[in-house]
Amino acid sequence: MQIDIDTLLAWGAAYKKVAAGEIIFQEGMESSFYYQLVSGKVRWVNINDEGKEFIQTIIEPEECFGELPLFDGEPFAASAIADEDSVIIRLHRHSFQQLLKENPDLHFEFTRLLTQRLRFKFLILKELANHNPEGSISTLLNYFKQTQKNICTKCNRLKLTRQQIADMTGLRVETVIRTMKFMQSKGDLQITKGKVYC
Amino acid sequence: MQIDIDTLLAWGAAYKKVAAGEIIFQEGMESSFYYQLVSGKVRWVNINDEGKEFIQTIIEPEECFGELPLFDGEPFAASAIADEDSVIIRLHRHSFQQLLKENPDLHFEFTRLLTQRLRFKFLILKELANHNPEGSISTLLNYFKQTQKNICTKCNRLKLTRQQIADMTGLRVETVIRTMKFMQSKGDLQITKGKVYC
DNA sequence: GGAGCAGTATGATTTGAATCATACTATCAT
DNA sequence: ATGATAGTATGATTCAAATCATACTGCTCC
Repeated sequence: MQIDIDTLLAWGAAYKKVAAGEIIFQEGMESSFYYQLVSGKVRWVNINDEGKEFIQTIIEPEECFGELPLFDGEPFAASAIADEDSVIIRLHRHSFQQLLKENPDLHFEFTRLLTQRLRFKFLILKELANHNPEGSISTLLNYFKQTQKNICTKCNRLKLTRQQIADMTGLRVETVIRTMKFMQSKGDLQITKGKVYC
Repeated sequence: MQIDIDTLLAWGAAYKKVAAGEIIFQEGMESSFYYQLVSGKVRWVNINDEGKEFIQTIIEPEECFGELPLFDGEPFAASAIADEDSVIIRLHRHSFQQLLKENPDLHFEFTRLLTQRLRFKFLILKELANHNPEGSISTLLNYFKQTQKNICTKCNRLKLTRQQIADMTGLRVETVIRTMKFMQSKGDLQITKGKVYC
C-alpha cells in the first residue's frame, strides 16, 4: 500500500533522508505527517521501561507507516526508527486528509490497509497468548511467506535476524535460535551458514 | 461506533435473535453481512487446537463486529459467540458497501473505528510480549476505564470475570486471581464480595 | 432455607522459557 | 590474511507461571 510518488509530490510532499538508527517519530507524540518509505528499512516499535523493544511491524520500501494518528487524531502508538540509511517521503496531514476526501478509491485502499494490519494483529495476538514458541515463530514465518514480506522472493531467504524474530514475538534470542534449530530438525525450514530459508 | 438503526432498516437490514452460547459466525468462513449488536453481549474469539479461547474483543450493545471481511473480502479472522441471549442486526455486505460509498462521512467513521481497534491491539500486544501479568491486567483495566467498556459507569464495577480477563491476556485464571489480589493489596483496585471495582 | 452452580481462593508441585555464561561462525573492512 | 564485530550456537541454572488439587463464597431457583 502506497500512494503514487508523483501524486504525493504534486500535493506538496517532501523527501527526507534518515540515517540508520535515527528516530523518525516517537510513541506518544502528536503527528503532522503521512509517512511513506521510499528506500531503506524502518522498524515500528514500542520500547518498554527496561529498554527492550517490541517490533510491531517492519516497514519495507513502498509501504506507509505511522498512519494511525491521521485517522483518529491521537498520538503515535509506536515509534519509528530507521534500521538502515533510508529515504522517506512526508505529506502534511491536512493535505493527506484532503487527498483522501477527493479520492474515495484511495480512502478504500487505506481502509483495506488498516484491515490487513488488524488481521495481522489478530493472528499474532492469538498466537502469543498461546505461549508456544514454535507456534508463534511458524505463524510469523508463514505470514511473511504469504505476504512476501521480509523474505527474498527469489531464494526464500528470511531477511530477519533471530533477534528481530524475538523482538516481534516477545521471546528471547536463545529461545528463537533453539526453536528454529528444532524446526530445522523437523524439516520445517532450512538453515545454511546461519541463514534461514523457508 | 454504530450505524443508525433506522438507516440500517431503510437499507434492508434485518434483526436476528441469538441464544446464549450460539455461534454467530466462525473464523475462516466467508462473510456476507455487516453485524451490529442491539442488545446482549457477544465475544469475538479465536479457539485453539486444545479448545482454549482467546478473546479478541467483547462486544457491547451499539457496537459493530465482524467488519474485517467487508473491507478486504477475506474470511472472518475470529468467531463471534453470543455470551448472553442477544439481538443483532445484519445488513448485506453489498448494501453496506453501497451505503459507505454514498456516505463518505460514515466511511471516515469506520476508518476511525479500525484505527481504534488497531491501537488497542498495539497496546495489548506490546504488553503481552512483556510477560508481566500485572502489567497486562492493569493495561487492560486502564483501557476499559478510559473507553468506558466492560465497566459500570456508575459504580466502576468490572463487568468481567477473572476467566474472561485470563482469556483476553493468555494467562490462567489462577494467575489472574492471584495478581488481582496482589493489586488489591497495593491499593490499585478494590475487591468486595469477589467483585472488582477500579 | 437449602441445593446446585458458577466463580473465586489458595496451597503444592511441575515445567519450560528466561537468564547467565561462554564459545563459535560468517562477513566486512583494512 | 587478519582482526573486528554482529550474529548464531549451546550448556547450566533459575524462576515464575502453569498445572493440579481442593476448598470456599455468593447467587439463583425451586
